[in-house]
Formats: sequence, C-alpha cells, structure tokens
Amino acid sequence: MANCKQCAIHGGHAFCVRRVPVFAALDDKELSHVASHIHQRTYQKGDILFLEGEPLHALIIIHTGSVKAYRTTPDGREQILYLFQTGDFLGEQNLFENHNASYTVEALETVITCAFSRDSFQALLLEHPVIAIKTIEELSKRIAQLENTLKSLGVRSVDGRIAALLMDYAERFGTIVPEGVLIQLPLSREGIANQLGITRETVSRKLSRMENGGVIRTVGSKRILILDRQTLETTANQMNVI
Amino acid sequence: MANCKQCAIHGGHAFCVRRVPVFAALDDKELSHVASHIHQRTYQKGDILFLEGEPLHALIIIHTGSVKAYRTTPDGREQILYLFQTGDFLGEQNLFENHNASYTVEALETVITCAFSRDSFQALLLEHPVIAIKTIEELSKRIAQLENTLKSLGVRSVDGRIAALLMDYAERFGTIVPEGVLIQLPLSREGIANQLGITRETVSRKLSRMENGGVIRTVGSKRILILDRQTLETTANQMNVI
DNA sequence: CGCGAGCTTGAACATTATCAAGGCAAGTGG
DNA sequence: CCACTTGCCTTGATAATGTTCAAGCTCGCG
Repeated sequence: MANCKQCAIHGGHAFCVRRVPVFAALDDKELSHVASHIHQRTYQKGDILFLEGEPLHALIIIHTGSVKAYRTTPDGREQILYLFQTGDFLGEQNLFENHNASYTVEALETVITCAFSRDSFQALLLEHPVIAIKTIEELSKRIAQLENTLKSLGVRSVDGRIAALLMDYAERFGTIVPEGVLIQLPLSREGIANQLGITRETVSRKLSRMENGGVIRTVGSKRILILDRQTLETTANQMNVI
Repeated sequence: MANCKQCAIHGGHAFCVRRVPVFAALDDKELSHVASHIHQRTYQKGDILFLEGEPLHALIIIHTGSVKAYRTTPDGREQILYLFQTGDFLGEQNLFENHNASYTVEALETVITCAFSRDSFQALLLEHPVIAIKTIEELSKRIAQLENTLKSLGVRSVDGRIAALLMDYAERFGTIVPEGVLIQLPLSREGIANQLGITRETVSRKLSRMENGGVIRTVGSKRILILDRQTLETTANQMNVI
C-alpha cells in the first residue's frame, strides 16, 4: 500500500485522521489542526513498534496493516492480547499517567502508523468533549472485547476456544467464497496457540480433527476455509467439557 | 453501614458522589448538581442488581459493599469477570449505545448503590471535559486489569493462577497481622473456581497443598492467612507447567 | 530441485475434571 | 443445650484432556 498518498495529496495527514473513528466527528478545520500534530512511520513485518515496559508518550494509530500486542512470561511464552488493524489505536493507557507500555507490539506485515504526542491529545480532549466521548466509547468496546476473550479463556473448552477464534477471524480476516468463508490467517499455529493459551501441537490436532469432521478445510497453512459455519458456532458456544 | 448518613446530613448525595474518583475534580456547586440526579438503592446479599442481557440506562456506583459481575454459559457455569467494591462504577458500556448489560451483577453482601441516568451523565461529560478524562483514566485502568487477568488465565499454570488470585485478594481484602496478611475471602471456593476457570475441587486441593507447604493457613473457610508471601509471589510468576 | 521453517502426528506422561463419599460448621427447632 | 439439618468444603479414585518430547512431513522459497 502506498505511503499515505492521500495525505500527500491533501497536504497533510487529514486523511489519516479521518480513518480513525475517534476523530470522525471533527470538521475539516479541526481535522487539519489535529493532522498537523501527527508523525508518520513505517514498519516492516517483524519490527517491534514498542516493547513492554518502555515509556510511551504517544497515541499510535494504525493507518495501514496489522500488529499483534502481547506480553511475555519469564519462560519466554507470549500471551497475545490483541490483534490491531487499520483504524485501531493503541497506547491509550499512557496518555494520562506515566505508565509504561503494558505489552509489546509487533508488526505482522508492513505497517504505517500515525503517532500523536500525549500533550496534543490531552489538549484536544479538553477542547473537544466529543472526542472524549468517542474515546470512551472505543474503550468501552475494547473492554467488551476483552470480557469476551476472558470468558472464552475461562470457561470454554479448548475446542470451543478454537471455534470461537475461527468465528472471530472469519469476521475480521475472512472473505466470502462460494464454498463458505475463506480466512487469511494473521498468525502462525504458534501464534494462535499463544492467543488461546495452549500449545501449537494442540492447535494442529484440533484443526486436523475439524478438517476430518468436514467443518473446515485448510488451504496451505496460511488459509482456512470454513465449510460448516453452523457446527462451528455450536462448538463455540459449547460449555466446558460437554 | 448506615444508609448514607452523610448524604442525609448534607441534604443530598454529595458525599456519595465525592467517593467516586471520577467526580473528584468537581467543586461543591457542581457536586451538588451532580448529586441531585442520583437515585439510591439498597440490596441484600444474593440480590441481583441486573441481569446479563437486560437493557440498562444508568451508570451505577457502588457506594457501600461489594458485588460480583459474571457471565453464564449454556451449561450454567459462570465466569466471574470482576469484583467491584466501594467507589467502583459499572454500566459504562451502556452509556452511549443501546447495548444491553454484558454481565449479571450480584450483591455479595449488603450493598448501597447510587444510580445515574444515562442522559444526565452524557450531559455532564459534555459540560465537564475533566470528568470525561477521568472516566477515560478509569476505563484504562480497568483495561489494564483485564489484560492482567487475561494473561493470567492464558499463560499461568493453575498453581500460578491461584497464587496470583491470593496476591490480588491480599491487596484488596487483606489486613496486616503479626503473622502475615489475613484475607477475608469475598467468595466461596466455588466462586474462586469460577473466577479462575477451574473446579471447586481443584481449588480445595491446591489450597490444601499450599497449607501443607506452610505458605498459607486457612482460618475457618472464609479467611486465609498468608504466611509466606515470597513463595506465593514466586508461584504467581511461575510459567506454564515448568 | 533441495533446503528449512513451520506444521503434523505419535506415545508416554502430567494434570485436571468428574463422580462419589464423607466431614465440618453454622443455624434451627425441640 | 443438644440432636438435626443444610450448605459448603475436603478427599479419594478414575477417566478425560492437554502437554511434552521426538520424529517425520509439507509447503514455499531460493
């Protein structure tokens, strides 16, 4: 994807800003004011945007691409907390207090970010309560999502977790094809395992079983085709061990 | 605890409001304005404040007591998402969109709440950006807490989860005594199990083992004395199955 | 075509859930 | 004041499930 061609055309980062739901309510003048405070940056796949524990003084908006946010345990395992995509923002915890980043963020592909200093954002909030409200809405959504994940990890059987993950991926990374929904996987098996808190072997085994059962079909190792959405949904709602 | 004696004394719910961090920045006049929009209510242990799926048009502040918030699975298991205490608020997801409650909330003891209609709160946010910023801070904190829990459920061994839970309880429900920290447990074994996504039997067994190891001592069934905080901390940071 | 990373599969092992029985403690009614 | 009852907690035995370790395979790429 081009390096924010639209921004270049419009003589700033207005287009960039427009993409972010939080700023949707602004008029053109305000928008370009906001845009003037933005710094853009590009990362390649595997690049670290920032590390858990680092001080962070900016709000970062994903302009293009996707990233994973994770925490690392003493033994090197990682727990993936989020997959962020175009339009998502991160770093909001660090906007008010001097907290350090609570997770590491890594690019899953080529990523363009728009960063925003803490001071600019705070000033903006005080001037535009509407943005504050939008921000609260976004945070509420994120909380709802976390609560879902939490319930999933806590009470769903492993089969259920995988099914729920596939349903989620289908919505976010899937395209509809004649036979069902084709998912372009954002993560490796190990990544999926790290998201679900299980091992990569278990992911392999469960997916194999699903394929044998005719629920999905793997296409290479980076794509999965959902054939039987109904069964998947049932499995996702399944309780813990029958 | 008395039914908001202070509020009665001050001729309103100003005292009530003062307790909530979000409103801390208001001056007296604003405070009493806010207070005039509040409705108070009392619940007994076991009472349901609201049910998952119900429409909810208010922000609810816990004035006195504690509650648990949980979701139920098709088979009747519950996953406890939060324990809220004095000063915490809930229902923020419902302030902007017409979402229904995403969890059930139940009183763990006698609870007094202060409720706030959605409209009043929205108006307040638009008038007082400071409150909006405070709200964003609170939400950020909650997100940080959820991320912690998530990591805990995802990557920590069961022993680690229990240790982490005890550490958390120690901070929130513990008092320092000569021998260590005495925790007044807010939940039964089953409740703890529902918070950690395991069974009550496993909780019993793990606690017994910890007691045999001299790490804790159970005092009746509703209190636990932490004797060896060091070991507990180590266990909490433990990785998944060594 | 060959190489290597990532994926799959198998077998033994460890852990937790389930099912079942018994114990303890607090509250009740005689 | 004591037996009784009820709810919760503990413990044991067995079965289900996931992890670990190890080996082989596949896909995608140079």
